Parts: sequence; C-alpha cells; structure tokens
Amino acid sequence: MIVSRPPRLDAHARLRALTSDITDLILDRGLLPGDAMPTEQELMAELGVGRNTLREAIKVLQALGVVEIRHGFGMFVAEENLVALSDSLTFRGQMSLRHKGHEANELVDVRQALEAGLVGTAMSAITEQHLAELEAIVVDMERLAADGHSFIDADRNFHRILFEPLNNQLLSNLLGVFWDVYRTIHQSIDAKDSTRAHLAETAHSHRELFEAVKSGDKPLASSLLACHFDGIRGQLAEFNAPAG
Amino acid sequence: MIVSRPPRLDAHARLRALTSDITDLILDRGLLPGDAMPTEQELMAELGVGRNTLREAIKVLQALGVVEIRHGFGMFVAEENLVALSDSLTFRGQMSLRHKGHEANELVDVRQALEAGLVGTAMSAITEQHLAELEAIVVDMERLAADGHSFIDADRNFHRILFEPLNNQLLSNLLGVFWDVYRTIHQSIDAKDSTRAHLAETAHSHRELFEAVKSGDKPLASSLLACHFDGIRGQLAEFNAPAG
DNA sequence: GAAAGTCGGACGTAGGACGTCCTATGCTGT
DNA sequence: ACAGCATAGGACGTCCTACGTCCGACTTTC
Repeated sequence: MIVSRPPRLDAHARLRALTSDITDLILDRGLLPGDAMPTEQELMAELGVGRNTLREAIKVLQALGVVEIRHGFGMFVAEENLVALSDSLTFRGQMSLRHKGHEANELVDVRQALEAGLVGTAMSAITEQHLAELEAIVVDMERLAADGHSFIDADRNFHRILFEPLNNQLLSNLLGVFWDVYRTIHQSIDAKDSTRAHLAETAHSHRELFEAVKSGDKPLASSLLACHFDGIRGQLAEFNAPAG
Repeated sequence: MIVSRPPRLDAHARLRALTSDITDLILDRGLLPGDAMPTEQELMAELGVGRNTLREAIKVLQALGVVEIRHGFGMFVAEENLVALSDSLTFRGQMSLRHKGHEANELVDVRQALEAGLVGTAMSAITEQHLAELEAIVVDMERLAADGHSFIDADRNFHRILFEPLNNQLLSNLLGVFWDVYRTIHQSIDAKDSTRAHLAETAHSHRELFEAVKSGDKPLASSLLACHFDGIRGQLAEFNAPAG
C-alpha cells in the first residue's frame, strides 16, 4: 500500500499527515500496546518517505507516548501514558515562572477543581484497603516530619491512592502529571518547605483529610482539600512577591 | 558553550537530554513566545550534535508545542497551546474504541468533574456580556435544531464562554482539548445525533442550563451539567452495546 | 518611488555509511 | 542434558553530503 501524498503541502502539515498515517496503520492493523510495529525499512517502503523524514515522525510519536522504541530490537506500540502532556506543561510552567508564575496558579486551580470536585465520588467507592494504605502513608508522613525529612513521594502517593477507587486511568494520569509538573516548578523556585514547622503542618493537614475520608464526611473532605490548595497558592504568592 | 554529554546513555534518555538542553537554552536566554531561536547550524555547534539528531529533537519540541518552525525563515518559540495533549489523547481514544471505548467514558467523567465542579465559581465571575453571548448561542442552537442542522461549533462555543470568566488558560485549553477529542471519537463511531429530535433535546438542555446560569442558581446549573454528561454517557453505552 | 526579479539563508528530504545495542542461535564445558 | 558464553544478524542511533523548497530582503528597472 504505497501512499502517494498530495505533492504540495505545508511542511508542518506534511509531518502531521505522516504521523497520522502511522497511527492509522496501528489502528487499521489492530495493534495493541506492546505489539511490534514494522521496522523503519518497511515503514519507509510502505509510506513512501525517506529515512530521516520517517524517523522525525516516529520520534514525534515516541514523544507523544504512542510508540516505544527499543534500541537494537524494534519499535512497539506503547502503553498508555501522558508523557506528552507532562513535558509540555512542565516547559510552559517553567517558562511562565520567569515572569509571572501565572500558569502555576492555573495549574493549582485545575487540580483543586478536580480533587475537591471528585473526592466525594471517590469516597463512595473507597475500600478498607485503600483506607489502610492512606493511614499508613499519613503515619509515615508524621514520622518523617518529626525527623525533619521531606516526604515528596508520600505526598504523591496519598493523592494517588485517594482517587484510585474511581478507577479512572485518565484522571489518575492527569493528577499525576499535575503533581509532577507542580513539583518541578516548585523545586525551581527553591521553596523553603523543608522547615520542620512547615513539614509538620503539611503532615497534619493530610491527617485531617484522612480522618474526614475515613468518617465519610464528604463536604469536610472537600473543603479540607480546598484549604490545602489555598496553602499552596499562598506559597506561590510568596515567591512572586517576596518583598511584599 | 559546547556541552559534552555523558558518553553512554540510553538512546531515549539522550534524546530527552537534548530536548531538555534546548528548552533550557530558551529559558536561560529569556526568549519569549514569538522570539527567534538559533538556526540549526548554530544549535548543532552549540549542542555538539549532528543535524539529524538535532532535527529529531526539534521536531519533538514542535510536536510538544514548544517551538514553531517556518520553512525557509527560521525557528521561533511557540505560543501557548496543548497540541501535544490533544494528539496524544485523540490517538488513545481512537485506539480504545477499537475494543471497549473505556477511555471515552473516562474522558467524559473528567469533563463532568471539571465543568460541574467549576461552573459555580465561573458563575460568580460571569458578566452581562458573557450572558448575552451565551443567550445568542442558545438561540442559534434552537434555530439550527428546528431546521435539522447540527451545531457542533455552537456547542463548543457555549462551553467555552461558560468558563471564560474564570480566566484560566490551562482550564480553557483542557476543556477545549477534551471537547475536540470527544468530537473526534464521536465522529468515528458514526453517532446518530443528527436526528431532529436529538438536536432539539440538546438545544433544550443548553437552554435550561443557560437559564440556570442567568438566574444564578449554582446547584441547579451544576446538576444540569451533570445530566448533560449522563446523556453523553448513554450514547457511548449504546454504541458499545448496540444489541442490548 | 514602486514593482518585479534575483540572491542568499534556512528549513525539508533523501540516501549512504558506520556505530551501538539487543536478541537469538549455536557452541562449549561441566 | 543443561547452563553459560561467544558469535552472528537484525534494527535502531548518529553523522555526513547533497539537493530541493520556501521565504525575506536586496537590487534592479521602469
């Protein structure tokens, strides 16, 4: 199936058409994540383009999380992920911090809407095991805070498990991405959240939230989450107006 | 500033490092969207890589919406956009429709959480002008529905303007992306929503929502939005189990 | 002074060559 | 017979050269 592309097209459109042809090929053949794709040579012949052009398109698909390339072995359909969104948002976030930090605030707003808006539904589907895991994380946080250590991973896990009951991959990925992007931005502003007092405060707010979740008090959980994000917004504001 | 990259690294990591070097270069030089970037030759010299390797990295950044390339002219820092997310989600959505359509449901769930969760806040900041625009769109919808025409664009605009008062670019982009992805998926299942009855129903539900927004009844607006999405979920279910 | 033609720079595409890496095959030693 | 290693082959990674295409700016001409 040699495709004869329209002769004259904008370069960007041509690259887009090529990536689209490749994804169509995946869909038409019914390839599933993990399945092997044709080799570069086969794709070159099939799509009627040179190796450089093809590789540029493939690299784009790799960046978009569509295909996975294993050096010396071959090319495969990738598992679900949102690498693309993460990379894109991270860059935008870092960029905006250079002047205003506006986008970081928007990110927090969206996270707040998602988490505060969905925590009630998540609580309806939560299991004993989830609660046990959450409690273990909180205990861990409190211990680390007392020792003066930070607990980035524990924080991330807490939020991840909180929404796991919804069983929504897209949501989990989005929240994970937002968390990672936020952490990257946060690190680049050299946040002073490693003070023991701040650590204890963060641990405590997670403890409160856990108790609300455990007791099934949805409105309380929602408002505690909102508070949590207000605190984060405060840190960002401090950074933007340190002289304030 | 010739960078000497560590000699041995995973190929994927190397490409990532290269894209990262380029974004760092943008950030370090304080380039703003629209600003010109170094040429390929300059970047090759500066980053110490060959043209193919460099171009692959650049194409990735183009796909991620970081840079914009103008054939025969040069390379520029791109304006904000979420092309990457859109492309990635569209592919995933189409892919999943081949078996279960699970991801389409997840997409609707996230949209519902965002829109139903934030409509209240948006209503607090809404202006007379926004209300006027919304009403104009609803009137348009009703007219088109009566004539048996579909109103994709009007639908999209309604939701866009509804959340414009929040003045959150990220949120607007996310909702726009979700809408586009959903439309693409929807088209590929050959939805039968062009029947006059269905059109009238959709127009009516937007009318109800508009009235709720106008009267400032936040809980009602939120629940109407939730209903709207329940209807969409129903269409998806029909598609997945047509024999049912 | 304005319009048309020309020139140069920059990106787009193709193909070849060689390096690197991974898997699989077959051999060897126990 | 089985485990471990050595080797061969395939496939991706990187670089180079060459030429095509496009755009903006400069020059020429009327």
